[in-house]
Amino acid sequence: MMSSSSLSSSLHCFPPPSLTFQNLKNNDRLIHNFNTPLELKQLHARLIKTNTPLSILPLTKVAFVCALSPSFSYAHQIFSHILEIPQTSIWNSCLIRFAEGDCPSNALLLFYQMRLFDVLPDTFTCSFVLKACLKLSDVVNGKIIHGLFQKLGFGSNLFLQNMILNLYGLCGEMGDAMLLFEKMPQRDAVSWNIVIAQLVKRGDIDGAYGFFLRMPNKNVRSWTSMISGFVQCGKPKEAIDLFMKLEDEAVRPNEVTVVSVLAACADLGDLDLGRSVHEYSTKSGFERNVHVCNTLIDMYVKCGCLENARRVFYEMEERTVVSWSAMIAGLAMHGQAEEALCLFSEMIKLGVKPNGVTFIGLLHACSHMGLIDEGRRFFASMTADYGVIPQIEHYGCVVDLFSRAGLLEEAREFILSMPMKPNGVVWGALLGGCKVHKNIDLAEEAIKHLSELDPLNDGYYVVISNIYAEAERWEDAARVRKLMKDRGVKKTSGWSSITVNGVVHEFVAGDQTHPQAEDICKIWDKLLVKMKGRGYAPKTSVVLLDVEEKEKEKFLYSHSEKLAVVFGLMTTPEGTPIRIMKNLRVCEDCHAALKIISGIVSREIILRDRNRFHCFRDGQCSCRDFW
DNA sequence: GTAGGGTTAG
Repeated sequence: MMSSSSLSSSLHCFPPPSLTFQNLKNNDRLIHNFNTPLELKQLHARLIKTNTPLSILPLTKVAFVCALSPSFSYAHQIFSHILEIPQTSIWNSCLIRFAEGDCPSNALLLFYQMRLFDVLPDTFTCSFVLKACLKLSDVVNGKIIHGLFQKLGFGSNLFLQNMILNLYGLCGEMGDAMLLFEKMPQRDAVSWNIVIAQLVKRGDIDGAYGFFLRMPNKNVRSWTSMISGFVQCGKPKEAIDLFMKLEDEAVRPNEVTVVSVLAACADLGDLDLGRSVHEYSTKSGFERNVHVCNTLIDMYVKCGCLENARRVFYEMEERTVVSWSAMIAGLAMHGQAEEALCLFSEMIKLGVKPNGVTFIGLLHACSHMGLIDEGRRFFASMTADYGVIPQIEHYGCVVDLFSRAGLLEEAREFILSMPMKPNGVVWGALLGGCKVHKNIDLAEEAIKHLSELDPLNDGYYVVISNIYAEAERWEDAARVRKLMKDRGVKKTSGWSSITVNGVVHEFVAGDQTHPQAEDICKIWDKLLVKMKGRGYAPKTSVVLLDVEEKEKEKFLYSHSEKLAVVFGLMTTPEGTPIRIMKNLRVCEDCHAALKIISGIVSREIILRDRNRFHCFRDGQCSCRDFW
């Protein structure tokens, strides 16, 4: 091989003695040895002197080197000497390079050069320029290209119409997009899929579904767009229903479909479906796909199977920052802070660059386990060592970290020092800490901000009214409840669910509507005797009503998570874990009760609440009572 | 040589 220094020295002894056509052809590097128009001109001169045909020049590179300079005309001349046909294709290959590169506007510049020199655009030219417009969200130039290709006679080219359709949609010109779609003489699956995806992006899930239903020949992308659309719009149940309908079609789910439906399983905690989609993925060879594995990790994490999530993670052939972040966040959610921190060190050792999401997982890990100093260090180091600028979510995590640990004043100072306006999540984190650590004054300060920032969120009113009730300030509690009523804010009622043999059973507090309600009651009574024998004392202070003790106990015993657990004990095989989901945070009394129950029945009880997982085993909880 | 769907947080 010729080193660059020997190459340049051979250029200095000009003309090289053996620069013949044959030698040039054999010496590919020499022919490529130009990076500026000037160097090209020198090479050109040599070719003429040695009587070598210009056609051996790498034409695409010639175009690229001259594309955006006054030398355009020079390259243009070279091509005219070589080619009898139009030189469009050479410039096209240049265009796509620009369009796909870091500076797509260069494609536009080149395109206007081409127009200036009367190089005739073909459909590929237009599509590459449109690609650049798409990357730049440049609908103005897009419209110019649209007009141009219509003039050039490509107006009915489906490919180009689809690109324009996508561009209009992406730039928010939905009116133009729909007009174009309606006027299109023919449409293919791509046209329909573009409209569906655009409507999904705008949050118009019903509109998207309307198009989906009208669409004649749906392909796997149509189904996948719709399924992922439902997931993105917070309708995982609809996503799963649609996935089930896919079974009757002659369309096979692919990796992307699997990712979308697994995300829905994660949201719903649907472990059964998640497992069977995993099996399908294994059979189909999808486990080589890093997206699929990342979503499998998340699915298993959110379905309470940390062990399976770990297995997927460790068996992955390659991992991205998303895989690491998903696993770290998962460990945090399950209270395995030490392991999460270890994983982070390992990730850094392997040279994977953490992103903002990685740090959210880490900060969660710290705040769920009260690791205050570690949390502080991570927050400082994310900018200092990794160049990740903290977003409001990170500030929220730190406020949560301080507040849970009882450092309420420090949390407040931290909020006041934030470089951006604190949002509801931030003040809400402080409020949560005030409830645990019984600080009414700070809670009142937090609620003042919250009633402005997030006036329709029922959770905050409930917390402050509970804080008052716990302090037996019944009048204040009542005042908050009235405020809620005046503002039309409804309290979200708590529910817990358990899946048995594929059927989801949902319970709300005091629920007597379940067909087996009577049996549940009987079993609970028996269990209660054993629980009291092991020191369970109903924590009636959790009941925030001004009623008799006995009444309070009755309320406690009918909490939805207790009903769900008892139902699980009745209907699932001995020794198997019981998995419960709750829409709100677990109450203190239920937490104490489930710990004791797990010891009595020797069963693992895995509870996913709004915030995190609690895994009860042998009378203990994985959260170590810090939550 | 060209167009449409995907993952971690919240």
